[in-house]
Amino acid sequence: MPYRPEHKEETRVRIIECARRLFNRHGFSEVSIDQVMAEAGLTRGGFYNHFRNKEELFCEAVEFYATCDPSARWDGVDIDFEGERRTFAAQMVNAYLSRPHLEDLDYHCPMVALPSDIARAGPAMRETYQMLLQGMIGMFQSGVGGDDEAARRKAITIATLCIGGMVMARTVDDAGFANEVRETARDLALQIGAFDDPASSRAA
Amino acid sequence: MPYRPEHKEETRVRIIECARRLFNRHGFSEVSIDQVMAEAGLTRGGFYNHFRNKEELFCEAVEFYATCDPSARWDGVDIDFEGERRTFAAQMVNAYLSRPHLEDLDYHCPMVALPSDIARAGPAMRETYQMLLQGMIGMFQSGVGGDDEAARRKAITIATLCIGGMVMARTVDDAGFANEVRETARDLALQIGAFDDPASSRAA
DNA sequence: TGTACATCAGTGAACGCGCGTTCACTGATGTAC
DNA sequence: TGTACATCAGTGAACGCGCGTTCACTGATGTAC
Repeated sequence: MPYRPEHKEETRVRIIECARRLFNRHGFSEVSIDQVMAEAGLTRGGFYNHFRNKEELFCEAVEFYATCDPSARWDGVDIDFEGERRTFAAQMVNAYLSRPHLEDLDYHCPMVALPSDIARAGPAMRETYQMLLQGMIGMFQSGVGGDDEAARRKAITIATLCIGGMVMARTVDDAGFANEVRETARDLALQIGAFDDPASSRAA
Repeated sequence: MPYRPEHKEETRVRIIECARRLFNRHGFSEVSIDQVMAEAGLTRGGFYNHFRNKEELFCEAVEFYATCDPSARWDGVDIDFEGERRTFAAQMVNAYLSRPHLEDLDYHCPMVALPSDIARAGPAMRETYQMLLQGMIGMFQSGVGGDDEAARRKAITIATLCIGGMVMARTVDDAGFANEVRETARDLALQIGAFDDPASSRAA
């Protein structure tokens, strides 16, 4: 048996991580398999030992984002993973709509970095994306508290403000305008979640 | 003088309109100059009589969207262009977050169809986009009424919900989920605008 | 411990193809006479 | 009214290039003896 059993899997993961970063920054069509493999310290030929085609890699790359250690993302943002759900959800809103997240092109959430690329991708990608999105909404809902319709609507609204605010802010050159959009979205998302004031539960 | 003076301009506009539709549906990188020219009933060689390069065409195409007759867009949506500003803004929210707009891939707002393509484009594109976005926010602000900070924040929030809701809905395969997101965003946007109830002006 | 071997992760040349762009040309057009 | 002409919008072959993908191979590796 040549190579350790884990060897191939480690290479595969390294390729996916490189692909994730390059796709995030430049988009699906703009990144070539050659570039990804070179970034991973490999040559193009080996690619098809690991993946059926480029789209499969794209799918794996987006899926991989969810498995990344979130404490490593958005450098400088404090998140207390041990805190209660409400606190955690509030911190996630703050982190998502933070300036570090806006500026860290390598670690943008895929929904922010790749919305139109994902919309044009195949069914496998759409399914992965939908899973990510439902996970995000579920997390906000557990932060809002409650499993009724109203809580779900609040969670959806918070997710919409997070994604919409970041998508808009990222596309704009004027840093002041970008901050205005980002902070407006953040403030309303926090207000709707009533994360600041546990007693209140109006809005949305 | 060969050809009528308007002849070239008409051809140029025809190319831009074809490009706008193809880009909207498939994205910047996925559409070739050959395809655009063929769609306009021309051959590739003539392209550079009209545009410096592909990116200039992309820019013109996005800009062109703003000049399209909005009453022709989102077929089946009623908009009263003669109504007062508040009514108009409310109708725009309804139209933007409507099912016809979600399903009409040819006439998606570019912010919905091309967010990541625009984010990766050059400065000229970013400027055009920013103009579109400020126009949208300004329209909502005049609908909300008031030129103070609070009115602007409301308008930004409404735009964020419009764009975020549509970007999310478009990326998802499950039609029920897409509608849930779209309608949740729409209801809150209308509520924040207080378009339903002119007396009220809370929220946001 | 040392060696011969089977495995298969990784190599790199090659494939056909379509891309953005250039350019010498062609031929439909409105004008001048 | 008819014809010769200058213009320039549009043509299509050609350019170099990089793409996704294939495939015969190579050589580093862990194992068997």
